[in-house]
Parts: sequence; structure tokens; C-alpha cells
Amino acid sequence: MADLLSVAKLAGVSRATASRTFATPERVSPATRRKVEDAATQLAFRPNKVARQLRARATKMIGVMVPSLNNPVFAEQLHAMEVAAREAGYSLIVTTSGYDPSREQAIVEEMLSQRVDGLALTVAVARDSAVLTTLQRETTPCLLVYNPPHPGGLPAIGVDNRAAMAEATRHLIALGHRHIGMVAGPLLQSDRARLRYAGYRQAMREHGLAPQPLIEMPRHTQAELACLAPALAGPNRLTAVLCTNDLLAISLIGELQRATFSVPDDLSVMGFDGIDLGRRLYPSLCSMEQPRIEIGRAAIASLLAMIQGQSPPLPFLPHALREGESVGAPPTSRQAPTLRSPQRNTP
Amino acid sequence: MADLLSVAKLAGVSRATASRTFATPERVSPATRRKVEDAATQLAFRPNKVARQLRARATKMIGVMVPSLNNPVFAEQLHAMEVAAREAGYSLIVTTSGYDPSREQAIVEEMLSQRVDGLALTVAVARDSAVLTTLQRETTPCLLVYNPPHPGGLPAIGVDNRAAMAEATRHLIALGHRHIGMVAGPLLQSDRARLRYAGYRQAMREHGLAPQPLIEMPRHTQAELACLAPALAGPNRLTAVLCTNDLLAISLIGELQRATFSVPDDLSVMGFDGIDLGRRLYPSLCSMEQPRIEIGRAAIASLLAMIQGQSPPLPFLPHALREGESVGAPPTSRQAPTLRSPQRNTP
DNA sequence: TTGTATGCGTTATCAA
DNA sequence: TTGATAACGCATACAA
Repeated sequence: MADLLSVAKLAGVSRATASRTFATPERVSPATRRKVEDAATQLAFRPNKVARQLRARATKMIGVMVPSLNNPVFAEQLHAMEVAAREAGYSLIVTTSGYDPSREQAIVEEMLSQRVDGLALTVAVARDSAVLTTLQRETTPCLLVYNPPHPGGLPAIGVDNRAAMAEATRHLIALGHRHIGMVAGPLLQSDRARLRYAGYRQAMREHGLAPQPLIEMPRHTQAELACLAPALAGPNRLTAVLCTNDLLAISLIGELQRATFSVPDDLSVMGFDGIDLGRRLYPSLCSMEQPRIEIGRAAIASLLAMIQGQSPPLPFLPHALREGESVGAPPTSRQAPTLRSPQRNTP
Repeated sequence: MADLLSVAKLAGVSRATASRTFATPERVSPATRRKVEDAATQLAFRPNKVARQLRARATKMIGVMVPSLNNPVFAEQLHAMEVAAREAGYSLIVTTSGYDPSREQAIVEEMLSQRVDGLALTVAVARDSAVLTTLQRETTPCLLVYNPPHPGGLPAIGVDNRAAMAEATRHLIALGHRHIGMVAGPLLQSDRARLRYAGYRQAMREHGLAPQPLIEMPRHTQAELACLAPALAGPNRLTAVLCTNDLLAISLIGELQRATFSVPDDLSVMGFDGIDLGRRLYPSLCSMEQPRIEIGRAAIASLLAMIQGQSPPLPFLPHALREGESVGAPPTSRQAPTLRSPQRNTP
């Protein structure tokens, strides 16, 4: 690919003049500007960003790391980030960590080596992540996305997970539910999930209700009815469950319906995240919505500010309760409906 | 951040030796190697990829452009691409085009300027995309993903959309359906959607059935029941519909159910793409699955081969019919069920 | 307004 | 085995 020097030669000017034609056109006489531009198009010249980055000691690139792109929460947030970054003239290097701390470490290392101007990371657990120590002796601005902030830790942007889940729980309580459970992926792998469970317990206790032990599913985004079945029987059976994320809630609803359970008549199911798809389903998914678009946008804006040397304020972004048909009043009869073993249509 | 020269100084060697310590350790004596390594850790040295990229005239970066990340088809494929690329030591620059041809053009231009080693693009319409002309006079390897191949055009990877939709149609016909419609987003914006419509018509005619005019929805991934309602009334009302993508199918099912329609008893609904979520729902979504993971992986592998100067074969990847509860035999009675206006739970 | 010269951090070539 | 040096392509300080 043609370089600046060949353009300059063809135009009959020096490299410096050719460079200025693109960087600061107003400092070049119209006549020579034309000559250079002509030469450039003739040679299909395309400035080499790598050289520019080396020279400028800045890449106009932001490194993004998310746990997965198979969860729409991250995909939708990333989409918003990409649009915002592009508007500001920045590109995104995108990586996935699979919630694996050692991969998190390697990825950050690599992005620093690439000299990204900033990092937007979503890690499994912010407090004891290995990347923290790496980053705290670096000058590259770094922002945690979705992770909760910690005193003395990295700046973080997202909702107040604890308060949000507490609010979700209160919503169910206000509808009359007393036996409310919480369903999560394995091990409360992420710090957000832990905070959400804490918020749930807090709201339960506030109302003199007994927080239930966590109902753990073997997978993060896929419900196993068998894990929930015990809690749906007996006199104290649950009338509502909160899920740590929407995909889990949606798949749980599917499993319940397949077992001839009715949602919300037999069991109310509430999600967390507020992914778009939830509104399209029937019953539509009641969920505590995280403003994913806003989070993505604000993350980029804040990161750009940090790159400029500022310390932007990073308040919690507002969560919002989204009503949905998957949640209703508790059933009046205390008799448990029959839970059949799921029947699948796929042979 | 420390550079090679400071490491060399601290270790008491030349820049060249320091460089070799990392590039070709076997060509450095163990003693000096140790010294350099110690100096490197002491200074927290991290090689500057930008400089390396400039020098090597190769970036080990691949530029990826997708229409959107809000559709799981692209997000899931991107996830697979990221994993595959990382394994091969490549990074991904990710951009979204929003199906906008002018943005497509600008994005490709920018990535070429960044000197990515290869491009993986999903464009709206491959044949008359402006990027084609740009790219065909470039040497940077480029691969179209999901777009159909064209003679003399860019290499492309994906399924045979026409054959796949024909097969989907035949599936419905085999179940006894005779009045089958097709639902799509606005304007058949993408070349894939057009091919799918062609496949549908072909299969219909093969069986002596009349292809129906396309039912266009105002949005790509969100169904409006009003657009479909006319086709659900009268003696020749549809008993099954094919949707150009899964999100459209899912939202259509939701709308139908909300209007007290039963799927599949009153209307069978089939999707296209086979996103993971479809299997979790009840009724589970019957869909023609594109092997998104495999497409992502193969795209990277093929692109790497192209970067090596090879011309890998690019056959269609196999699509697969995924059975699901959203499709069944046509209703026996020809009387149309009542279609109520949708009732939402959200005030 | 234009040109000259230098450096960004690395690696490869060539000598020693 | 090691060192000196040039070059990757660009942008800027300085001089003209």
C-alpha cells in the first residue's frame, strides 16, 4: 500500500507537506493541497494508523473484555459501546474471558501490550481479581463495567445490584408473596450475583420473612427443573422466584410450562437484566432492568474522560422495574399443582 | 511504560540482545538471558505491539464487521470467532454497521487504515456493496460471513440460504400444511432474506402450492400482529408461517399467544437461525439452524489460510432442521380461531 | 507556506 | 554470542 513518501514525490512536495495536507489542511496552500490530494487518490493512499499510533504514543483504541457474548446483556452493552466509541473516533478490541480469571489476566496483559488507550472490563469478581494488581501499577485508564465498586479499587460503572434485587423482592412481597426463592447459576460465580442474593435477603428480612437458601442451577443461563422441584412442594412451597439473570428466568419459565405449570398462576418468575427479548415473550418477562445501553454509553464517555486525565463521577446508574406477565399475585389455594416430568417434542 | 532500550541498559546489554531474549531465546546465552529477564520484570517491561506491528508490517489483528450485536446470531458467531482468533494469536477489532451501506464503507476503510491482516464482513447485500469495489483492488484478505457467494465476488462462508429455507418449507408441507406464508423484516434488506424467500417459493411450487406474497414487518426482529392478521382470516387462511429469523419468530409467537392464538394448534411458526434460546422456550422454537459456532470458527480458519496466501475451499456449511413444539400438523377444522386484540400486562 | 531532520519502539541485517 | 545500525510510516519542532 502506498505510503506518504510516494504521495509526496508524486505531488512534488516534501513528506511533511503531504502529512500536513491530511493532519492540518488549513496550514497548506490550496494549490498544493489539491496536488497532494490528487496524488493520494491516484495511489489509493490510506494513512497507516499503526505508524501514526506509534508516533503519537496513543492508539485511539479501547480494550473491552466481557465474560461472554452469548448473553444478550453483554452483547447489547457492547453494541452500545461500539457505537459510542466510533462516534468519538475510537475502535474497540473485543475479547471474551469465559469468567476464567487466568484468561482475564492474560487478556489484560495483551491489551496493555497493544497499548490501548483505555480498558473496559467486566470481571468475574472485582475484589480479588488478579488483573487488579496488574492494573494498579499501570497508568492506562481502566473502568469496570457491571462490577461493583470497591473502596480503593478500580472505578466501576453499573447499577446498585443489591438495592436493585431488594427492590425486585419488595415488588413480589407487595403483590402478596411470602414464600419467595432465588435461583442462580453455579456458585454465585460473579460478584454481582452475590450482591443480588444479599439484596434479596435484606428485603425478605425487612418484611419479617425468612430468606430461603439459594437454589443453584448447574448452568449459568439454563434452568434445571429438578433443582427447583423440591421447593415447589409441601405446605411452604414457593409462590415466586427471582432469577439472577433473564436467560435463566426465561428457560425456567419454559421448563415450568412444559411440565404443565402455569406462570404466573402457579408460580411467579422474575428476571434480572431486562434484555429486550423479555418483552416479546408470552408471558412477558417481569424483570429488574439494567440500563445496558446507558451503561455502555456511559462507560465509553467516562473512559474517554479518564483518558483526558479527568476523574469523572461514577454514580450508580438507575435500575428500573419492568412489569411483566410472568409475575402475578400468589395463588389463593395452598395446594401445589402437579409437576409432571417435562415432555419434549424433539425426539 | 518501560521500553526495550531501558531494559537493555539495566541488563548491561544492547537493544538487539534484549530483543533476541524474547524473540529467539535460544540464540542468547543463558547468563545474559537471565540478566535481561530480570531487568524486564524489574521494570515491568511489556513489549510494544504497535512498534512490532509497524516493523513487521503485520498486525495479527482481524477486522470484524457485523450488522448488529443485538441479534444473538451475530453475537454468538462473534463469540466463536473471538475464541478461535485468540487461539491463533490474533485479536479482533469489532464494529457494527447497522445494515447501513455508507457505514459499511467507512468501517472497512478505517480497518484497512489500521492495517488489519484480514477482514471478516457481514454486509447487507453482497453483490452491490460499495465495499466490494474498494476491496477488490486491495490485497488484504477479506471473507464474507453469512452473505452468499457471487461469481467473481469475494469469498463467502455460510449456509445455502435458498436450499435451507426450501427444506424448512418442505418440512411444513410434509406435515400437511398447504397454506404457508413467509414473514420478514422490512424490504428484504439483506441478501440472505431474499434467498430465503426464493427458497420458500421454490419449495412451494415444487409441490404445486401457491407461494404467498411476503408478509413484511416494519422491524427486523419484532413482529406486528396487525401485519399478519389479514392472512389469518378467511377460507384460505394460513396454517403455518416461516420467519426469516428466530427473533422475529419468537416475538410473533408471543404476540399470537397474547391474542389467545395457540401455537402450533392454530398456527405453526417456524424460525430461521437456530439461536440457543429457541430451545428453552415453550413451545420450543422449530427452526432451521445455521451452525453459528462452526461458521465463526471456519471463518477465522479460512481467513488465516488466506493470510498465508492460500485459497481455502469454502463450501456451504450444513444447515440443520431443528424440530420444535412451535410447529405441528395443520388444524383439521378450517374455521379460523378468534384473534383478539393483544392485551398487555404493562400499564 | 514549505522543507529538513528526528524519533516513536521494535526487529532484522550485517559485522565483529 | 553480541553489538551497531537501519528501517517500518508518520508527525512535529525547527528552520528557511
